[in-house]
Parts: sequence; C-alpha cells; structure tokens
Amino acid sequence: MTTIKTVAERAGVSLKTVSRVLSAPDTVSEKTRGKVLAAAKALNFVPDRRAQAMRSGRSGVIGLLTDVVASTPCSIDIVKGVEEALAARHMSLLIGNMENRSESSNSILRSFQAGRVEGVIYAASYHREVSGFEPLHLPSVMVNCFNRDGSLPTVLPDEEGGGYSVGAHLIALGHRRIAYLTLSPDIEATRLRLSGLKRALRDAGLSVPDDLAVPGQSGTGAFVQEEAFLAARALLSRVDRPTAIFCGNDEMAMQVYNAAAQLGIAIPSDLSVVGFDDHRLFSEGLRPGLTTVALPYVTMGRLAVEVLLGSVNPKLSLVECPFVQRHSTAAATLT
Amino acid sequence: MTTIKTVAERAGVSLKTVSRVLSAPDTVSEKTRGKVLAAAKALNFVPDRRAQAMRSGRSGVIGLLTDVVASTPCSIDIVKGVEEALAARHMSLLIGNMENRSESSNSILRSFQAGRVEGVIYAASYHREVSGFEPLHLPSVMVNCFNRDGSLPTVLPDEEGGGYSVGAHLIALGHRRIAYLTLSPDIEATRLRLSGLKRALRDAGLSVPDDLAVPGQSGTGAFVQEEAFLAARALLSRVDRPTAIFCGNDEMAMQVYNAAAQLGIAIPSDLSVVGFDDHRLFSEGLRPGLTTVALPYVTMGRLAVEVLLGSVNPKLSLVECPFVQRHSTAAATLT
DNA sequence: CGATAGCATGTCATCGGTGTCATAACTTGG
DNA sequence: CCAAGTTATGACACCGATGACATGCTATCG
Repeated sequence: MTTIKTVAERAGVSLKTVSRVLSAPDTVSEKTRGKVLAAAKALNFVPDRRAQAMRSGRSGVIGLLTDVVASTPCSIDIVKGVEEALAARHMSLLIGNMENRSESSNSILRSFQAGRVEGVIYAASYHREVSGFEPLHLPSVMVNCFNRDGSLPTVLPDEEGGGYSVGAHLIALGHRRIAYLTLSPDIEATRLRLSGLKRALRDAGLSVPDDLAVPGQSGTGAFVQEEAFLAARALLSRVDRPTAIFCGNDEMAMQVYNAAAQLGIAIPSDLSVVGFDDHRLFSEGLRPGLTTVALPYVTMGRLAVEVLLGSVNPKLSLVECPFVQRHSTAAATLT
Repeated sequence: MTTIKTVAERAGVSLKTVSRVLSAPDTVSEKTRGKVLAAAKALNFVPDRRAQAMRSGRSGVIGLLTDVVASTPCSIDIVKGVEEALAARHMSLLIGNMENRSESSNSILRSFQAGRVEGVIYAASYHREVSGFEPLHLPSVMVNCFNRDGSLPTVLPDEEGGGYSVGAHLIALGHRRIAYLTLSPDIEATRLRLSGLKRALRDAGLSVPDDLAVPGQSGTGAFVQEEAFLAARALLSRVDRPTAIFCGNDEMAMQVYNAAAQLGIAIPSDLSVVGFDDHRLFSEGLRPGLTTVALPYVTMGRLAVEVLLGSVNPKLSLVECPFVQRHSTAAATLT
C-alpha cells in the first residue's frame, strides 16, 4: 500500500509537504502541490485514515448500537439515514448489532471503545423505552427509543401527530364509528397514536367512545398475523361494526383486508382502512393501495447524526410522520 | 482515553509487558500478568484497534460495496450474514452504500482504501450480472451477482434448484396446467427458475408447454404492483386458466391473491400459488400462508466471508434455496 | 543595504500500539 | 558455586500520518 513516504520520494519533497498538500493545500506553493498531486495520482495514493485518526485524535467513526439489522419492520431505514449523513461528513459507521443477545451489549461497547468511536447512536427497531443503556462517556443519541430519565438527546417519530392526522382524515370523511385496532397495548406507539386520535375526535367536538381501541395483538413480542386476523374478523363481525379501522401498522391492515375479504366487506366503499408505517411492500401492494402514515426513519437517522455532531442539542426531537393518502379510505356510507 | 502507557505506569511495568499481556499472555509470568490485568480493569482499558492494525498491517476490516441497504427486497439479510461472520472473527465491516448513484463507486473504493480494508464483498440486491466492478487489488467476492468472465469467486442462490423444487411439488400434487408468472424476462432469476421448472416437468415425463412462462413484469426496474396484478388477472381470466401459478416473487404472489380474490377463485382449493423469496411479511401475512422458496441471504453473507477469508476458494458457490411449504398449494382439482 | 516580516519547506517528536533484539532474573547440572 | 540454558522483561525503532518548531528564501521598507 502506498504511503506518503513513497509519494514524497517520487515528488522529491519531504513527508511533511505531502501531508500539507493533503490537509492544508493552500500553504503549499502551486508548483510543489502540482508535483505532489501528480505523484499521488500516479501511485494511486490514498492516505491511511487510521494513521490520520490516531494522530489527530479524531477517529471519524460513530458507533451504532442497534437491533434493527434484519428485524421485521423497515426500521433499517434508520441505518440508511445515519449512513447518509455520516458519508456526507466523510465519517463512517461501526455497526454494533444487538440482535444476537448472547453477546451482550457489553462486548459491542468494548468494540466501540477499541474503535475509538466519537459518539454512539442507539437505535431501536420499534419505538420503546430502553433501560440499562449505559453508554461510554461519549456523546450519545437515542433514536426511536428513550430512557426513562430523558438524560440523553432523543429523536422520536411524532406518533401522536400521526394519530391525529388519521383521526382528522377519517372524521373529515364523515366516519363516526371508528375503531383503532392496536398493536400491543403496552408499547409507546399504541398509547401515543391513540392519544392523537382522541385529540382529533375532541377537536371535532365528538365524544370519545369507550371501545375506541381494540387490541389486535396481546404480547409485546413478534407480530402474530393469525392473532391480528382473528381480532380483525371479530371486530368486523360485530353488528355495529366500525366504518373505519385505524390499524397499528400496515401488517395489521393487511389482516384487516384479509378479514374483510372473507366477510365480503369491500374496501373502501364499505370500510375505510388506515395503516401505519408506510411499509411500501404492503401499502403499495395491497389492493386498494393503503392509506397510511409514514414513519420517517431516514429523516430520523439523519437527524440523529446532526444532533450527535451538531452544536445544538435539543433534548427531544419529534419528527413529523407524514400522512400518505392512497385508496383505502372513502367517505363514510350513511347508515 | 486510557492507553497502555497509563496501564504500564499503574502496574509498574514497561509498555511492552502490557502489550504482551494483550497479545501473548503466556509469555508473561502469572504474577506480572495479574498486576497488569488488574490495572487494565481498574482503568477500563481497551486497546486501540487502529494502532494495533497499523503496526500489524492488518486492519481487520472488510468493505461491503452494495446497494442492498434499504432496497425493497429483504436482501439486507446479506449484510446481516456478513456482519455475523465478521463479528465471530473479531473483524468489522465498512459499508459502502452504492444506492446513491451520484457518488460513484469510485468514491466508495477510495474510502475503502483509506480504511485499508483487507477484502471487498460486492453484494447486489437482486441476482444479476454486474459489470465495471473493478475492485482494488484485494481479495474480493461477489454475492448475489457475478461478472461476465467469472474471474472472481462468487456466491449465488441456487435458483435453478428452487425452480425445480416448485415444479416437483406442483407436479406431485397433480397439477398439469402450471403457469410461471415471471419477473422481468431479462433477469437471471427468471431464466434459471424457469430452467429448473422445465427440468422438473421433463423429469416427470411431462411435456413443456409453450406458454409456461407468462410475463408479469416487463421492465427491469422497480416491481410494479399494478402491472403484476393485471397480468395475474388476465392469466386467471383465461378459459383454460392454470390450476397452479408459480410466481416470480412473493410480491407477485400477493397480486395473484388479489386477482384471485377479485375473480372469486379460492386459494388453494381452486388455485395453487407458489412464491419465491420467502419474504416473511408476505409469506406469513397472506392468507392462506404462502408456499414459497426461501432465498438464503444470511447464509450467503456468511459464506461470502468464509470464501473471502478462507483458504479454500471455490470459484462459484451455489447456496440451496429451501422450499418452504405453507398452505397455498393443494392437490389439483380434477377437471 | 540590512533588518524584518512572510511564505515555503524541512526536521523531529508523537499518536498507541507491536516486532526485534538485548539484557536481567531464574533454573539447572556438573 | 559457577557456567549454560531458559524464561521474563525492557529499550528502541517503527507502522503512517500530523503538530510544533526551525530554517531557508524571497519580498518589503526604512
């Protein structure tokens, strides 16, 4: 591998001059710079980032401690956003995949230390509280998760706002019997979106029915399609079945489609359905196309980097969840 | 950040002795080692990988040049496999995300050089030929893609075998009017799976109908749901419609489900459907559960690392695509 | 014209570890 | 008890870059 030494010899200058051409080109005379650049090019020289990092004390590496790699939802987009933002700053990413529980996060943190990361981003595959995340004494940001005492800067999706958008949309279409088919009642998303939905109802001067939220999933574990399907079918079998269902996520919306198909209920004419996440494979693959709310994962990833490296340090950043209208919602049928 | 110097001082030994405790513990007396380890622990010392790497000439980093981050299919699992295999070897991964076309792969290769990667894995989001991948003069492996001259070790899914499994399965169930609703005719997967399907027919002593393959997608670009849906509906509207459809991927299978639902055709009693990819969100989310063929991405990723770092260097490794039976196939109805 | 400032370039130490070789400490046998 | 062999430890250079400082050279001005 070529080094500055080789380049220096070829250009007939000292090491330091080559170094200067790299880091402070305008302190070198045009003529010398030309010689050095020519030599560097001829030798296909690229400076060794490790050496630069060691000397300068800045590694240019951020550690991403996460469980999103290969987890079901498309939260992998967080990684994409982080990667993009870092690439723009000529920094790189050290991924610490937490999925494999056996090697505790401890071993990953050691690997981060060994890499002398300059900061740590903790990203969760779904919006939740995380405890026991005791980072190194380094700048840290939590994305799509938070710790109880809120001691770290945090980037979260505005779930409440998303719930509100859905509520407002359905109300505007004339729906009054709305059901919220939820993910596990324990998770943040469920609570916050419900809260937004209720706010929309109140803002419209409507009362909040007791049975607004219908559990579509009991456990906090992996999403169980069958359970969701059965819950959807039960809900749609009620005599006073809702005219609109807001689903905990797009997968659940798919089960509502399945149940509706089985019961001969047409979407959107007989039933409006709204999802959450805007998981394209579903939202675009379902027929009719699913109206849903996007989770702004890429943006969140980018923002996390900005918060981590930026001068400003808002404790909490809420990122808007854009409402995405497709064709699964329609005006309520008068009954 | 703690360094061996600090540890050495605290333990009352020389730098070199601390170094030895790290890299060759059995050359140090038990007593001294104890002192050093105690000091290291007390100071929470973790050796700087950059410094180790620089001196030893081995960076322990592999570059992954890819477009799979945040691409539609679940090819991200390749990254997972690679990451796992590297972690087991205490190596790490430098991700070069090619998705952003503007910064050509050139800039990524420079970043790999700067990181002094020891090898490069080129991974594509779908099985295809890749040209113009001129790696550095480093060990390289292609995963889920290949170059024309086959000059690099390559890891591919055994698509032909997958197609054969599907054919054998459907034939065993008594299906004779089988259609293969394809992705773009140009792509490798289409060609190879068709080839396997034909082989299964021939092995069963059946003739290969001319209209076996039905295009479900024309372009090579992004999968177009609408186009697939229309193709599926047209196919199922034929008077001599097939009793079984083998789909180019699970998304296409979903469109077949959609079309069948619209036409009142029941799966699997009236129509058997088989997908490809085993994209869990679809294959488990659809009702009935989709019989499909898994793309062994995680295994491929792991294998790529082994080929890259291992002593053995098979030019081409085909990884089996496991047949996954669920509930979308049934015995052919006699007509 | 000589002193001084300003620019271009070079020398040397250094970041945090490891390889090489020398040397100190400890065994062991005669 | 001493020579010889073995083991444990240390001194020093080095990986590839950069920072601090020094020096050489030219431009400027009194």
